Amino acid sequence: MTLEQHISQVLKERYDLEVSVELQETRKEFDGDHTLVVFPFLRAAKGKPEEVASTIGQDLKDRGAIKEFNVVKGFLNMVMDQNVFTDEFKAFCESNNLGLPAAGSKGKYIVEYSSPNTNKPLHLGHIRNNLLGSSVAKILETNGVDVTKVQIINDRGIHICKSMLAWQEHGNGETPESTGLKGDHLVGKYYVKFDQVYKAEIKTLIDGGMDEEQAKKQAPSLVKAQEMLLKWEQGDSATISLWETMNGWVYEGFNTTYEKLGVSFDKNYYESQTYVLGKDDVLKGLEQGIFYQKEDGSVWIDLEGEGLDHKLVLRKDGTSVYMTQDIGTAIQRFKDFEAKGMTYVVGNEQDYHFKVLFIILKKLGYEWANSLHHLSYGMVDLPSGKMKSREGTVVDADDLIDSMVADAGAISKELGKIEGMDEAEQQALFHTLGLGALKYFILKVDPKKRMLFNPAESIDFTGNTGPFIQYTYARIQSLQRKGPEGLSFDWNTLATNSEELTLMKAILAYPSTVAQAAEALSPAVLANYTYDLVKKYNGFYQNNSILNAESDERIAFRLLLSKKVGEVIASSMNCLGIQVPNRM
RNA sequence: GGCCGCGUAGCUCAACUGGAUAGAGUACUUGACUACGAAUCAAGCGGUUGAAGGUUCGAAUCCUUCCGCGGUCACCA
Repeated sequence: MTLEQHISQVLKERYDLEVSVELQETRKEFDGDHTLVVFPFLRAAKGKPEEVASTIGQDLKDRGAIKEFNVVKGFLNMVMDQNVFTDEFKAFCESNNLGLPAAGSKGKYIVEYSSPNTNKPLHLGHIRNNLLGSSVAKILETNGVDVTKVQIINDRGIHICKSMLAWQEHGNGETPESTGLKGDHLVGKYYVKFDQVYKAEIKTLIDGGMDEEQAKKQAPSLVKAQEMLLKWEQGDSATISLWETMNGWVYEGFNTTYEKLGVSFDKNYYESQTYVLGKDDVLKGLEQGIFYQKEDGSVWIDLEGEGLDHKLVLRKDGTSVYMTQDIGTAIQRFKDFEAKGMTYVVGNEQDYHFKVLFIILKKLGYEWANSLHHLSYGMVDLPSGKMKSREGTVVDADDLIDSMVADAGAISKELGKIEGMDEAEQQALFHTLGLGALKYFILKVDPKKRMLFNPAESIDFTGNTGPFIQYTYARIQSLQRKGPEGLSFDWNTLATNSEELTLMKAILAYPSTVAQAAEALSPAVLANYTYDLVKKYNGFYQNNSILNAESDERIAFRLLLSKKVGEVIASSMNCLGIQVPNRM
C-alpha cells in the first residue's frame, strides 16, 4: 500500500473524510521525506493544526506506514524507513529501462513543427520552434507514445513569387554553385532584393503624386509578382520550372540546417499539394448548415456562440484561405496516421487561428478534434525588441549554430583537456558542446513564455547550461573507465548517507518527471529536473570519494549510483536532443 | 479601441499548479585543485513578486481596478 493510500484510510477512519491525498517533498530545511499539509482537513477534524497533524502522524506510525514524524504548524513531515528507498532503487537498477514505459505502449500521436516558408533561411525563431517540436516528440516517445513528426512546407503563394521574380530580374543566373551560397540564403537574398526594389518603386510613385495606398498596390514589382502567382496557378511550365529550381535550392539548404540541428521529420506536407484540401469538407459542412453563405458567394462560420466572431472559410471566388487548408490538412493527417491526437507547435501569434480551427473541426463532428492541441510558444525577443527580417535584425540559424560550435572549440582548446583527440573527434565534440549549450539555453525556458536572446552576450558554458550537464556526464564516464571491475555489495546491509539518499530519490523521480514533461509538453520540466539532479550529484562527488571509498562495497555502490545518474542524464538529454560526450 | 497573453534579485530563468523563511545561474566579493576531471564545489551580497484593493488558515499563483510590454482583430499565411 502506498503512503497516500495509508493516509486516505486514516482520514476516513478518524474523520470520515474522503479526499484525494497529495503529498509534497519535505523541504530540505525540515526533517522528513514527505509532507502532508493538514489545513484542508481542519474543518472536518475540528481541531488545531498541530493536534490534527500529530494525530494523523501517530496513526500512520502505529500502522507502520512511516518510521517517524514531526509537526511544524500545519505541516506533517514524515520520515520513511530508508529501506523503502533502497528497495525502490534496487528495483530501478534491475529493471534496466530507467523505469520508463515500453516503446509504443501508449498509442499514436502526431507532432507538427517547423512549417517554414521557402523564401528565406531559418532564423532563431525557427530554432526555438524546431527544438521544441523535436524535443516534445522525443519526450512523448520516451514516455511510450508512438510519434509521427510532420511539417507543412509553405512552398507557394505571393511571397514565394516575390523572390522568384527578383531572382529572374536581378539574379544574373546566380546559383548556389556559382555563388557558394547555401540555397536558402541565396533565395532569401532575392526576397530581400524584392522588398528593396518594391519600396523604391513606391517612393517613386508617391513622389509622382500618387497616394500611398495606391502606390503600394500599383508598384510594378508587386503587379508582376501577382501575375507570376496567377501563371503558377495556371501551371505555366516556365514558371513552374523556376519555382521547382528555386525551391530545390531552399530544400537543400534547409536539410543542411536540420541536420546540424539534429531534427528530422517522418512526413512532409507541401502546401502546393494541400492548399486545395478542405474545400470539399467546407462545402459538405455548408450543406449540413455548419457554415453559411453570403450573397456574394463567400462562405463563413458564425462563432458568436463561442464568444468569437464570424470567420471566412471560402472566398467569394470559391478559393481557399489558410483556415480552409488547415481544416483539410488535419482531416488528411488523421486519415494518413490514425492517431489519437495531434499537437501543432506554432507561435502564440496564432492563438486565435487555432482556437477557431479546433472549434470548426469539432463542429464538423470529428472525434479526434477533442485531442488537438496548440503548443503555443512565446516569441524570441532581441534586446532591441522583436526580430524583423525586413529590418535585418534577424539572428540567422546557420550563423548562430556555427558561432556556438566555434565558441565551444575555443573554450575546449583553452582548457586543454582534449589532447590525444584527433581532428575529427574534436570537431564532433565541439558540435556536441556548442549545440548542447544552444539547445539547453532555449529549452530550459517554459515554452509558453517569451524569451530574450542577446546576441552580444554569447551563450554561457558554465552554470545552468548544457555543457555543465555534459561535463558531469563526462566525469562520470571517466569514473566508470577508471573504476575497478568485479566489485559488488549487498543491498540488504547497505546503509546510505544523506547525499546518497538524496541522489537515489532524485534518480527515482525520473520516470514521473518524463510523464510530467509529456503531459505538459514541456522540455523545460526535464531540463530543470536534470539540472537539479546534476547539482546534487556534483555536491555528492565533491564530498564523497568514490574510487577511494572506505570499503570495496562502498566503491561498488557509489559506482552504480554514478552510473545510474549518467544513464538518467543521457536519457533526459536525449529527450532534449542533446548529446553527451565521454570526455570533454 | 475589443479580445488574448505576460510583468519575480542588476541581467537570464525557477517555484511540484493555493502551502512553510520566493529559489538557481550570471555578475560582484571570498575560500577550496600533488583525492576519483576546478566547464567543479563552498560561502557572502542581492526581493514591497509592476501598483492598489479583495477572497482565506495561507497568494508570485485566484478575483477586481490601474500602469507597462507584446500579440491579434485581412476575401494574407
